Amino acid sequence: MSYVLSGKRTISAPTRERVERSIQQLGYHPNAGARALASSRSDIIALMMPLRTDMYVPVMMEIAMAVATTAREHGRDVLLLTDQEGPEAVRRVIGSGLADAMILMDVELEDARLPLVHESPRPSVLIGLPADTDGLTCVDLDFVATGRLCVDHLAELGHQELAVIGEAAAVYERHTGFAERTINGVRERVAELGLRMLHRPCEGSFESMAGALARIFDERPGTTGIIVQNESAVGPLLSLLRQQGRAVPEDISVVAVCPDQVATQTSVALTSVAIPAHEMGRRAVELVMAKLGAAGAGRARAAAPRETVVRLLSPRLTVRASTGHAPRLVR
Amino acid sequence: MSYVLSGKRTISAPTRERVERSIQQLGYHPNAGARALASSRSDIIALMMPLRTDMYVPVMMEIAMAVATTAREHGRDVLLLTDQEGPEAVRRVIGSGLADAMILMDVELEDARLPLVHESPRPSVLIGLPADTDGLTCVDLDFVATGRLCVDHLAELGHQELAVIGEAAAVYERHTGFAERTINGVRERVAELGLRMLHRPCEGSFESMAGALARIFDERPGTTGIIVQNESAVGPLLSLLRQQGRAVPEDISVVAVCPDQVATQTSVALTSVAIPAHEMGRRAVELVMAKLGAAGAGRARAAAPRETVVRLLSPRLTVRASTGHAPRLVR
DNA sequence: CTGAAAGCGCTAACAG
DNA sequence: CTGTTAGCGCTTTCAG
Repeated sequence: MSYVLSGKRTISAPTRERVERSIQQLGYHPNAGARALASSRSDIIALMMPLRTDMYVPVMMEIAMAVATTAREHGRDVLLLTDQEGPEAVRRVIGSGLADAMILMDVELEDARLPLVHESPRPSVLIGLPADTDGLTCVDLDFVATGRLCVDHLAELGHQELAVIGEAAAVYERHTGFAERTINGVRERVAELGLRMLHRPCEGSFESMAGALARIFDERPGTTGIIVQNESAVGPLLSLLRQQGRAVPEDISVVAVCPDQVATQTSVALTSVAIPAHEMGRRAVELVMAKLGAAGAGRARAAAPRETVVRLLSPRLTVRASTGHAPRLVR
Repeated sequence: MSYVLSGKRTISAPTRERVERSIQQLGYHPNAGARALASSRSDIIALMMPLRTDMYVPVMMEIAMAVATTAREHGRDVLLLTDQEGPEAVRRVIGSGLADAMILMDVELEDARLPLVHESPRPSVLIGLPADTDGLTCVDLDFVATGRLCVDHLAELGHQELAVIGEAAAVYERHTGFAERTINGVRERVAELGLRMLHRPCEGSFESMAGALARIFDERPGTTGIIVQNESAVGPLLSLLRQQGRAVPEDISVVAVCPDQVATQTSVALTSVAIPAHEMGRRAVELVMAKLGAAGAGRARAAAPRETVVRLLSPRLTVRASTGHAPRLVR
């Protein structure tokens, strides 16, 4: 029991002073490896990010940063993993004791990492919702509520015919869940309010957006409200609408689901539902810490109680310049 | 010398088989802490990222991903640090033996972390160039050459009056170096070729861009070539030019310094010099590995030879749809 | 309240 | 080529 003992034992003032002076003088740094070996905790949290850099990059980045800073506030470090290594990375990192816990980003509905998470002796937290959340701890934005919220806002302004411009088709095929959930929320609320809607996936490119818009106004010329959930489509959308002589918000109202930074940097500041990336990262770490604490509390470190925790963050809509009253029906 | 011994010793077939079978059966995982303690290497590389999420986010992300995947290919893991902890993070991580080496991103001209890097007993690699590179190992895009390259391209097309739309003023004030270096390259080449140029910083917003453009065409109505170095300004720039009735590339040619993804997602595909984020990350790891190897080679692990290595990546310009011959002087 | 001692699971050096 | 052994620097338990 050499030194300061991290306050686990009561220490008298003189001893503590003596020790702390020596620490200063010798430039002492406790050795991480030795500490990990003796205590069987590394004080490291692994964060597994998607390698794919084609979607929501700023959001991913912000989550990672929030995880890193929050972890440090709790005295933990973060190990950065990518999914290129495959699901086995979970076993490698946990099995070797390199990390005490894991945070998984970009969780898919049937995620290949889930079996490993279930058999892992260490706590994990998912950012995103898989199909079956049983026994898991998850954080995510409540995308169903997000969809409903967007519809509510447009409905209050008198819009009756809506269109959703979603993520690229590939995103839906990958079953990432969040895209579908938003659409479901929109559908529900549209049905409840007796409105009409159309849904078109869209890549980030101008061509793709041009196509999507053409099909929308072709099938439903009366469309006056658009909900976009696709960061990179926002710029093209606004440019094209302007090019087509459709004024925002006089002719068309636009609600985006995107980070605030994107919403405020466009030509017309966008009414939007923010993606609370920072809070998602922070919450994930806090849930991890809670689970780590709980594990230690159990006398003989009983197997974790296999609790299911799903923390859905409530969406918040910020009204900016891109939404307004529906134009009067001229006819 | 219990097991497979990672091939440091020659092992006979039968023994190896026996051992490997046991490993499989028992689901054995070498303990990271113990290994680190015994070998005094953690096989972890620390990566320190800027917390600031206002600039070049996709580039930062891509670098981080490249570092993570390349590190894994070399059997190393990556510890994610942010600069919120301050420069002391370097000492903490290296001093405790948590990491064997460091990669620092977003290096400023007079970076506060440099003194700690110099006194650190472990190798570091910087991504970016500080003012004084003596004794350091750095990787970066050759921004001076980038500036020259942009000018060359426009000059070949007959453009005589150029304008550079740069990063936000704050970036220059922070002395990150790369912004200045690009401008220097542009200035040099403009002078050599007897052209004229203007330089205006610019935030990412429409308003800021509108202001910058107004001042440019006000002072130099004959400007026909624009060089943009500011990801988030690209969208606004193109929109505003179109709005003002200036056709790209017929009236105005635009060369961007930005990731390829940005260059290809705009309304007019941009002629651009790519920021080789992936390669920067990969090279950084390779330099780290080389230094780690070199350190081990020295008999008594002699203090590193304090070598200076500055690896500047050559810029490559891709011609796309945004540049063309300068319009004939009508007069 | 504080000293002493026993490992944690590995690597590296030493004998065979 | 292979078995044995001595620590690596901490945390934790056991005596005082």
